[in-house]
Amino acid sequence: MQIYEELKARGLIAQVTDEAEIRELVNNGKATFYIGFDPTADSLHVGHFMALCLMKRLQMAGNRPIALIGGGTGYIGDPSGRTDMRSMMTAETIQHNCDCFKKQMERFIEFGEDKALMVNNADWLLKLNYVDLLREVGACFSVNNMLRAECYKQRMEKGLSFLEFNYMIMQSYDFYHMFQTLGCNMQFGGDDQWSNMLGGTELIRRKLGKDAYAMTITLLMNSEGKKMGKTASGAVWLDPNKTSPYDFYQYWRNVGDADVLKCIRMLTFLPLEQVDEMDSWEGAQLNTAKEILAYELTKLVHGEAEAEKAQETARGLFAGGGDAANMPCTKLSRADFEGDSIDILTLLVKCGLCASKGEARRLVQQGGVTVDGQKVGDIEAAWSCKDCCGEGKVIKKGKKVYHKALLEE
RNA sequence: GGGGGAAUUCCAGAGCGGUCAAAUGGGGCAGACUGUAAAUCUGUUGUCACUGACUUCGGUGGUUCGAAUCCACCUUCCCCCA
Repeated sequence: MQIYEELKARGLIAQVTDEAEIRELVNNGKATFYIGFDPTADSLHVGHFMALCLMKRLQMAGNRPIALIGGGTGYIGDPSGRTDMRSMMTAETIQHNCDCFKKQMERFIEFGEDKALMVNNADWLLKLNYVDLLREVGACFSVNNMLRAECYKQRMEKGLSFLEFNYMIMQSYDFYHMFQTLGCNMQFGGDDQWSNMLGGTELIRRKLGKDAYAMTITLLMNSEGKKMGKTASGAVWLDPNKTSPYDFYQYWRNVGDADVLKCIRMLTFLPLEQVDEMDSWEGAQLNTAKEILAYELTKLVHGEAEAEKAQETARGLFAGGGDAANMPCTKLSRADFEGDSIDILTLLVKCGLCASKGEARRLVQQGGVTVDGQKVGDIEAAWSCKDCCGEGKVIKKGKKVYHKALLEE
């Protein structure tokens, strides 16, 4: 099966400008394509991960990837799919984020001569002169068309500033620029980027009279139509300091039944035949599929050793008995103890399991806390220093959150 | 440039000068049921020394015994006209 067909079978392709032409280019390794990453945070997240995987797949098929970091577009902010304006980032923040991105990407994609390229659009965008730019490309954009673009729809109701309105022009300019300087003939991106990407192909056609192509990746949605890779407390990050490998593993281990296969297909590199076999699984058997998904992804992002650890920890905790060595752990100090003891409420707050004592109190009263396998229902419960030494205390909050508190002397 | 309206807790959105830590919905958290799933039902959801006290309703002042509620100014946003 060729690469284009595989991408299609995995459900990764959402929209394309010219299917026949793109298939031809991609399958024969003739595409030089770029994907843009906006440095809005200091770590990549799951959405970026899909894009990185796509780059990798295409690179393996002989195509040349360009990772474009939006150091320049970061000054403007993409309004697509947002209901409010982004807060403006300072130059330092943008630079810091770009650096972080670069480091993380290097783990997935091979950069170098005749391999993947990494460029930053700050290098050309920041040099642009307003009037020159208007004269150069301004005539190629129809405001009428832009206003119709899907990416501005939501914002048309709430209000869209001129600043953000220009995002599409900047992105189009990137494509135009790289088409000429790097021979970049294709752009990939999230499906929410479709109109921005069309802006680019359109600009190239008008200015240069040549064809360039665009293809979008299906956004990973769960069965409820929400973007995946988000939790209540924010995105699922690839940076182990922001989302630990264990939490990362657990996120995928807990996806809904309806979403497992889709995730495996889209995110992992498991051969399609193997995935197709899993298609017939149902009921509790899907738990195995979830384990595979979680393991595979953790392995891709954090490496095999971390994946093993996360899996063992999870199995140990949930199947009972097993070792608790790798669960998240908070180290206590003598100062945390009042006299010789620490009470349950303080302990929960110290471990970050509860935001306040009030919350901890409720949790305990509602029977949501277990320590060392014993349910704790008394808010007065307390332990001494000695209790917390050695193996420490294993606290279980609710059904799934395990945490260890340890006093080291 | 002119006119009008809005800002409330994680979000949306009620809120009569005292009975307002503030309706309702969503989300979150927990309990029951389960398969570490979904659905459902129940409880809970400002902080603390939790029968009590304290700090909140864009900001700053003011009126009042008493202000989320009234007044002034400021800030931000939206709408209409140009």
